[in-house]
Amino acid sequence: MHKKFDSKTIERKWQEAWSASGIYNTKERDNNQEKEYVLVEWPYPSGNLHIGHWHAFSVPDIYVRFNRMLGKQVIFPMGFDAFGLPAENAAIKRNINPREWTESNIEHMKGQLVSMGNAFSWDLTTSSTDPEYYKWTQWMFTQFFEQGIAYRGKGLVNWCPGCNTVIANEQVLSDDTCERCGNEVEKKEMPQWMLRITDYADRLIDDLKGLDWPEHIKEAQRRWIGRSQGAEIDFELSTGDKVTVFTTRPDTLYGATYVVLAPEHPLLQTDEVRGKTSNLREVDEYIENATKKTERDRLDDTREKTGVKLEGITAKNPASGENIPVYIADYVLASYGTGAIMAVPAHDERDSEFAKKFSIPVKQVIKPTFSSTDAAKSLDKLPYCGDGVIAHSGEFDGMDSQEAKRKIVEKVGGRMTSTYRLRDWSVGRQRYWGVPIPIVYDPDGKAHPVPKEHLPWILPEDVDFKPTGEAPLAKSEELKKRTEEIFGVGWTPEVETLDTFVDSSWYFLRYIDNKNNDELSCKEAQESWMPIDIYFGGAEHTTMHLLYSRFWQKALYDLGLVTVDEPYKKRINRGLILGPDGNKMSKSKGNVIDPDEQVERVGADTVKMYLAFMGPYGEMTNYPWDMGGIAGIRRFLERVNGLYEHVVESETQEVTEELHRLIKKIHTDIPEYKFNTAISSMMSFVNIVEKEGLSQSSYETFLKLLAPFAPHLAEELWSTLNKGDSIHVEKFPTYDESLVVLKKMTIGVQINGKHRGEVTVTPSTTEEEVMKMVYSVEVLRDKIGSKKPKKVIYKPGKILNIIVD
RNA sequence: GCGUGAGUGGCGGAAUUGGUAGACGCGCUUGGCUUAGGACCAAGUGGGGUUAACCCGUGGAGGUUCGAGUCCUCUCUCACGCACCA
Repeated sequence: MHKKFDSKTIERKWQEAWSASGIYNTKERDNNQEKEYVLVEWPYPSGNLHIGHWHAFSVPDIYVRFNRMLGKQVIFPMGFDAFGLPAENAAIKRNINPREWTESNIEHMKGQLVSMGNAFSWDLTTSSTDPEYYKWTQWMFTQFFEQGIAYRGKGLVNWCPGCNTVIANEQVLSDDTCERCGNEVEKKEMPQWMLRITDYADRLIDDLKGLDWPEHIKEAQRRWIGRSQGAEIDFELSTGDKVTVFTTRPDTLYGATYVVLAPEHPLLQTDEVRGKTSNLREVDEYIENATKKTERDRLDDTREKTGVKLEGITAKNPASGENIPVYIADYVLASYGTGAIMAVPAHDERDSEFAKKFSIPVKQVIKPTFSSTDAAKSLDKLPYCGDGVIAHSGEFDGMDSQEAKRKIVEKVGGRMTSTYRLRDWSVGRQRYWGVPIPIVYDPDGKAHPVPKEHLPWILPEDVDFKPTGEAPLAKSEELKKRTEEIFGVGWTPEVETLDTFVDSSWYFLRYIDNKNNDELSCKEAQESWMPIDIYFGGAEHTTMHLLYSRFWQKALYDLGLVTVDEPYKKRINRGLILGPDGNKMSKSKGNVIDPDEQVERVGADTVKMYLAFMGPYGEMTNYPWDMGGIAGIRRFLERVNGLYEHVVESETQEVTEELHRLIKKIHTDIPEYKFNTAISSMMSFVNIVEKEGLSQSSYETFLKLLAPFAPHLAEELWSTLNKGDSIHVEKFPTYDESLVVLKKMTIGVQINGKHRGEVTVTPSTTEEEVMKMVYSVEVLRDKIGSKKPKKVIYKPGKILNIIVD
């Protein structure tokens, strides 16, 4: 009977040893070695690690350890995204300071992270709440302010009544609820600190091309940014005013039979327009109703189109010269394009629907070009929204619609332009536990950045941070006093804090130079480590963190502060771990798996390998936790623990070859994040050698293969061999291709494409020899019959297919 | 509606990229064993079938091919993202 696999004892023992020797700390960058920057999303210190953190951190650790053993310099930093609402809410509940709550959580979670046994680069850690960290968050904000990238904007903002703060567009879900708390978001008119992410819209789309990201993430970002290429065209109103519309189809301009303004359009508030409008009351009523409606109601697509005509006012179609009616309707959005459209009912679904309801003339100006097959049946079916040939459009008749776009815009003096769905990023928060916006106002109310020598602009402590809707920092006497002392009497501080997505937009730059007092991250460090080679994370960040941080990096790049303009070369999104019942884990469902309990029961190596074994990492599938499944992994490790009992004097050639095939398999699987198949190959190998026996050197090789997957057990077994150093600084085994190639294989024999038997061959067996073997098998011979086969297909090592009549 | 991805045993998933479908693990069945455990060992486990032959089988229907889970066409279902964006 072999030694017991006491995971608890050996895991604690080796975690202490690794920490004491600092083997995972970062070495000076050596340019002779390939570098690899592996990033996982830094956790929010909520108090306890959950199983999702294990999935997020311990599975990538396999990748990290493997690449280190290959001889690459790999950094794998970990830190804390520690500002944010939960701390504030917890602190309110317990009547303590969010700082205390956060710090004690970090302390506890660091311990839990150590219990994973991951090869984290702990010397590169940081936390967003560390003043030495947020000093730089603030400094960058002041730089952006001076460049006009950060600005004080006005307008409609998303107000979350649950969080008592403004939130950004990206943080509002498609059902109009808050990403954080689920409350329905309201629209509010309020001045807001904004970041000009829209200036980067084109680059954020175009640079996706060069990124090795899953297509669905890139596509989601493209659609979120929502670039439409088209033109702005001016329409003159009978009042003499000018309305600029945006259209992607200027080729249909001759078919524009009316103009629509959004209810919020500023022209509707001008004296000229109001004076000439004969049904002003009706119009005002409509505007009032529309602005009262929630966004959700307005966008409900089952709703019928509504609108009202501006009686007494017409617009002149700049192409045809016709006078056409002007409507206001809420199917036109004030926030998109110019807030006004030219309506072409013949070639647009929505305009068609509206025109039908209000009996507006429809004028077809595009004739579809048909292939012979789909015939004339839909020739006159309108609206037709595709491209085609221009008609009823004066000199443009007969022209292809693509060509006509440019020409028509030119004729009417319009401008080719793009418009975007993306809005500027609203970053001011009326909450306490965040980075104070480093802005002060002079007695005239003008904003000034806090100069570098006063950074970090410390978050005051004398604050009652219970949410009232007013920014808590407004209540800080200390902050007021500080501002007046430094800047003069009458100066006042900004009292909002920054969105925590700002903190996480640059943490990867700080990791690599986390002790620098003079710069956010020096160029040498960046040249050594950036860009991030692989970023593992969750699906929820696609149009938030992943978009914001790309923007932030580009803005820094333009200021000459960073060396690359895209932070993440490759991105892998993992799936979700569900409860044993197949539902999302939640306290109310009582299906939460506590990782600490699992580690206590079966050990960290087992939990890690189980998570890696569930399926390919990077498929966004959700996996239910399976108690039996994790027991299977534990069983496997028990057998590995006793594997030395199967060491024999000399192993068979087959075992040697199997080992080399296993080595090759792991070399190909890990770089593709297919940890599941790498593990199953190790299991198959153990199944074989438990029967056949393996040599001492193969045993040692196997332990090295195991090391990235089960670091504690591998280290423990290695230590019994008295080799001196840690197994984790060993070189990863390499394979001999000549041993990998199968010397003998069983191939299928098909007759007329149907499987009829097998023969065992070598790669060099000739067709003649194979046929001889087939004929020597009675059943096969009978099946083929006496006639000569019509045709024989033989792919050496793969298949034999005999075609007979 | 638009976009992206995916459909393989009771379950998680494999499949040398066009060549014996179901590796590995879970679960289950039978037998053994006893440190009675979320244990271990052995054999079996896609469905049908007279248990032999054979037939059927990768959401469905066609097609290409000596050969299709894999390629093509149509179609259905599910997940995620966007959604009156002009």
